[in-house]
Amino acid sequence: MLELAVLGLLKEQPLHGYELKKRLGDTLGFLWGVSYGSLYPALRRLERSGAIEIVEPAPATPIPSTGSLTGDLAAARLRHRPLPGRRTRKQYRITPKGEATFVELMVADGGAGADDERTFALKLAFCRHLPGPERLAFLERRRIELAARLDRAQGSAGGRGDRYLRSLMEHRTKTVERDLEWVDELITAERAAASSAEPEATEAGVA
Amino acid sequence: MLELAVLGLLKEQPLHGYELKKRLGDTLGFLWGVSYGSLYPALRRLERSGAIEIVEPAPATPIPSTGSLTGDLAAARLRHRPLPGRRTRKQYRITPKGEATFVELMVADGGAGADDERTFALKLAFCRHLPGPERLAFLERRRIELAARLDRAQGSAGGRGDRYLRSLMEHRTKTVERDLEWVDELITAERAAASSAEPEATEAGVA
DNA sequence: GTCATCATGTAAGCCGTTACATGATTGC
DNA sequence: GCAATCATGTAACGGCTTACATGATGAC
Repeated sequence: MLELAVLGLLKEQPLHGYELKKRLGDTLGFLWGVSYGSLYPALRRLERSGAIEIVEPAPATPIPSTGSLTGDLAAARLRHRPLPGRRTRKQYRITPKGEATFVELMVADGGAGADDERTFALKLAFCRHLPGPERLAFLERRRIELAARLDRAQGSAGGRGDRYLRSLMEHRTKTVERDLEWVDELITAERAAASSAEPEATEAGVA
Repeated sequence: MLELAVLGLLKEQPLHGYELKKRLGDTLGFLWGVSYGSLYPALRRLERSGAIEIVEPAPATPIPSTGSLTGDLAAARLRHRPLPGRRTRKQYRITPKGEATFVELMVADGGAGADDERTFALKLAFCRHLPGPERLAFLERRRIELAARLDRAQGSAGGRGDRYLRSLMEHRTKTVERDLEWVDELITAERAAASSAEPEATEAGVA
């Protein structure tokens, strides 16, 4: 999960851990607050597995642009430091392998119902990086999961329990219904977009 | 959390681990699936801390009723076994200390926003065991928490992010608004019940 | 006597947390 | 030089999961 978020953010531009944490709490903060204690180990894991790599601060050569405006600025601020001894910032960049890992994590089903709300929200926040058909499939999996949940909820809808429990169950059922409607809207929009655009235009149009 | 659920169920009647797990997945299943690997250690912890105790199957004396119909039945099924050697079922009962722990856990705030949805749902499912004023206070704390969350959500409502992220934020805001309305209804009902009944009638009316 | 189910438990691991320790840069 | 803040990391722990191991009971 954390790794998915990291890869998703690094897809947009190279970043170092501290900045990564800020973004996580900033743009995704309403659904996630990560701590350093999990972020840095996660970065190490990702680096060891080859999904991300450290951006060398261009030792002596002129300036090989990273293609990223803010990335270049950060590198410029960093450049005057001659010896990146031990404790300096480490800029990370996603590798091709990391791109593959990202898609894997996005598509991974995680078994039946194992996907919690947060996972779905996170995936949705990054699903623009998914090819059109996979994106649609992702939304449809969610639809199925929600429909199943609604079924179960309505099945056990009988007035069991006291009024608090009943109110809770009723409210949750309504919430699932609304989630389902929402996903349906997303799916409809997705289908409309898919049919109005050339198939290969989906990813290029965003990046 | 798990401990709260266990204590809440044991308040109604003595149960053994296996049965406890069934109930957890049965009446509370739509919000929780516990595994033995966490349930049994939790029972041990609760027993060691004195919050629950094992119901002895009445070694030789006639039959001291536990006051619980199903509890007595279970004890009767168990009675013909002469030597409760090592591997038999252990019926647990909540102690006065456990009752206190239960209220503590129910009232515990857990800091700012730390209360996740599940925790609230679980507490609500058991809040009938809370004295009236504490129950109202519990709902009002939830109200405040939701209002704060709504404020934050509306504050960062600007069109940041792509359309998926925006749709997600919008949907979450709506969900929080509905949760807030729901809690308001619960609070209203609570106040009405409190003013129409004698103060000391709240707990007795349910048990 | 053997199979299904009831029943209790342990071990390892996952995925996160908090608290702590430390180093580097910048502004004054 | 000193404080604020940027930046990276480790250690210990929390609470849960899965997988595994085992024992007891009842039905046939």
